[in-house]
Amino acid sequence: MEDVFDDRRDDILKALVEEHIRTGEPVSSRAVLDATGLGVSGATIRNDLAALERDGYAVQPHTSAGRVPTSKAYRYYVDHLGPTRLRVATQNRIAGFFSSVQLELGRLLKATADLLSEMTHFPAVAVTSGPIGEQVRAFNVVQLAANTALLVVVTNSGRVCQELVRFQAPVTATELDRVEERVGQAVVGCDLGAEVMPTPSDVDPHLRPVVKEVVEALRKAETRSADLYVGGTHQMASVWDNLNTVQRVLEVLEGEARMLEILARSPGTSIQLASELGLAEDTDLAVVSSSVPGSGVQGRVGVIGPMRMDYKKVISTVEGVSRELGDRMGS
Amino acid sequence: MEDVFDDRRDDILKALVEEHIRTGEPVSSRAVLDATGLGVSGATIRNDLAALERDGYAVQPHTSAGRVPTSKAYRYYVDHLGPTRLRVATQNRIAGFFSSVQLELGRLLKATADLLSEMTHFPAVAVTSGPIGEQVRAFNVVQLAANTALLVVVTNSGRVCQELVRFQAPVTATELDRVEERVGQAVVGCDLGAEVMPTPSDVDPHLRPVVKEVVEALRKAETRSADLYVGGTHQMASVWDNLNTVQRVLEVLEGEARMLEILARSPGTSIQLASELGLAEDTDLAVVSSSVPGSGVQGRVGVIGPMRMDYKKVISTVEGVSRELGDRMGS
DNA sequence: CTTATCACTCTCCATGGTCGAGCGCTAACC
DNA sequence: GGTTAGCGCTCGACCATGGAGAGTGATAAG
Repeated sequence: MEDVFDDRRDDILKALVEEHIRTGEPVSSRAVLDATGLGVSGATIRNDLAALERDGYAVQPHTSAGRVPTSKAYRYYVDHLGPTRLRVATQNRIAGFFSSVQLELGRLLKATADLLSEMTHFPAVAVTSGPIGEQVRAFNVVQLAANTALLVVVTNSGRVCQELVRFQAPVTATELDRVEERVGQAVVGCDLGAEVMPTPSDVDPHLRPVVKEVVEALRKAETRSADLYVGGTHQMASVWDNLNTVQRVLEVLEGEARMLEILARSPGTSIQLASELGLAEDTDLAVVSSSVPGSGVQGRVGVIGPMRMDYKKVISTVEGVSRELGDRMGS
Repeated sequence: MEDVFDDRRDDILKALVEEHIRTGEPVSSRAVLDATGLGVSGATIRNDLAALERDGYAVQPHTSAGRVPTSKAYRYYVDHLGPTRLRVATQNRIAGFFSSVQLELGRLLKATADLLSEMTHFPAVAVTSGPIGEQVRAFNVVQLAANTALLVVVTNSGRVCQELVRFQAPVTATELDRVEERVGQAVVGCDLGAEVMPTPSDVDPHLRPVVKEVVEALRKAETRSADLYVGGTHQMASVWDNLNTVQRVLEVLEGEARMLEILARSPGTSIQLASELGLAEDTDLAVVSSSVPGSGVQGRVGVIGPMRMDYKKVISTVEGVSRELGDRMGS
């Protein structure tokens, strides 16, 4: 599967991708020549390009047009990117943002997505993921009506989970208070997602169903404990010139489950291309995301842009924002 | 300002708008003739159309093309719409949705926006607005770090407000508990937005600054207590055929403040056109929204679509969803 | 394996001509 | 006065044509 390249092939592939990123046009042998500074003739380049095409790294829109790199070429390119460095000015801007912003988790992540979007000019996302490693800090049951209540759980990272509980039979305020206290004792301080007391024995028998319903709701709240924040969607109109692609991107961003799955991948920084996300091969889309380091919440931030983006810049920005966000949340 | 029309002018204007809604093309005198069933000749229609153009109700893309209605024409048209009636099947679908859905306020509104979007095929929004008429049901201060805490307020309608508090000096857990209890006593059961106790006299003097900071945060939480939920943005790609318009719509949807302002208008149902929202006159955009009736939260739901939409259908759907949502929240 | 050369292919764009839709105008009509 | 019939005019949509330019692939020689 893995094709082996000599140095020149490698240079040419790199130039092909970079020129295409720069211009958006099919890349001619001449352009590759100028970009690489290779001391060979156009014909040689053309031979190599033809070989690359045979191997699936490039296509021609038509005979006698230049080459356009395929996803495979982009994949190779990003896999062989050198290390990236964040420009100091950019770094400062990010640090400035996080030192001045004063928001609770949800709004902080939304603001982070907005920042990332503004800096990269692509739509951006931020998520908190999974209940791993979080502890319950506060637990409340708030009665809304005779037979409905709202469960509110706050974790040590500042995440607030809500869940509606509907009781089979009406419950009085005092009864509910007792249930709240009893369940609260059991869960506050514990890990989120830990097994909650199986049998509440020391409670009025006729309140047992209520406790059970509350505990069930709590478990439900825990399982769906991942929030997605999206920012800068309006950037799309200048990023893609094609309504179909815009629609696909909007669908991805709106499909919360799908987006969370995309972002649930490996720790560290990852680059995923449309074809690797189960999208149509020809969808011009790449997701660059990075996990937020640090003790607390498992989170991830990223951007969603076209395949032809300035990866070095974007990667360093995403990682920079991610790092600073981690520092911020750790404090 | 208000032009006076005889019956025929009125019919023609109505036909002009409806034909344009139907086809999206400039409307010819012939098309008006067929649509109205008026027993007059084309020349007469043309005279009237020319008059309408003079009065600013229509424009020609070029000499010898049909007429396209202007915003002014649409405004006139929607102001003179007859009463709308919801189809029974649609009504049932809405009722079915609300009787089966089991979510807390935030997710309920998100789901409502999604429903509305799916039914109308336009992007949809739902908001809770202002603190008017809401009472505080629960009040919590959750410590996140030595000098930071999270304020969580739950209202009787099930809305959860959060606000981060950063203290000047570190605070111990027991101290914070006392502050929580003290402030809680003062605000639970009171109207949200009511003046909160000006001077806490019966509290340790060295805790006073902490109380003050908590109260300040509480007030801040109250003032920004309006949440915006958006659904079905991916519909945009099939609604508008123009990236610029899509971008403008995305900007409107993302500009939370702007969107809330748009939706903060008069009670009942309203239709607002781009030109009336401070957007470029030529932006093809209309917002149909309706306030959620009922005792509880002041809310509003709506859709954002092109000017040429089937207003009767959309209005009845928006109102239907709004009504059912009101019923649901009232219970 | 690399290079120079050349014919070939394909897109892009400007040109020009035809067609038809749909208007405005004018003069006649009720 | 409002309404009508008729006619000429205008303009965009569509299509075929052809030339220019870009860039390739192939071939044959170094």
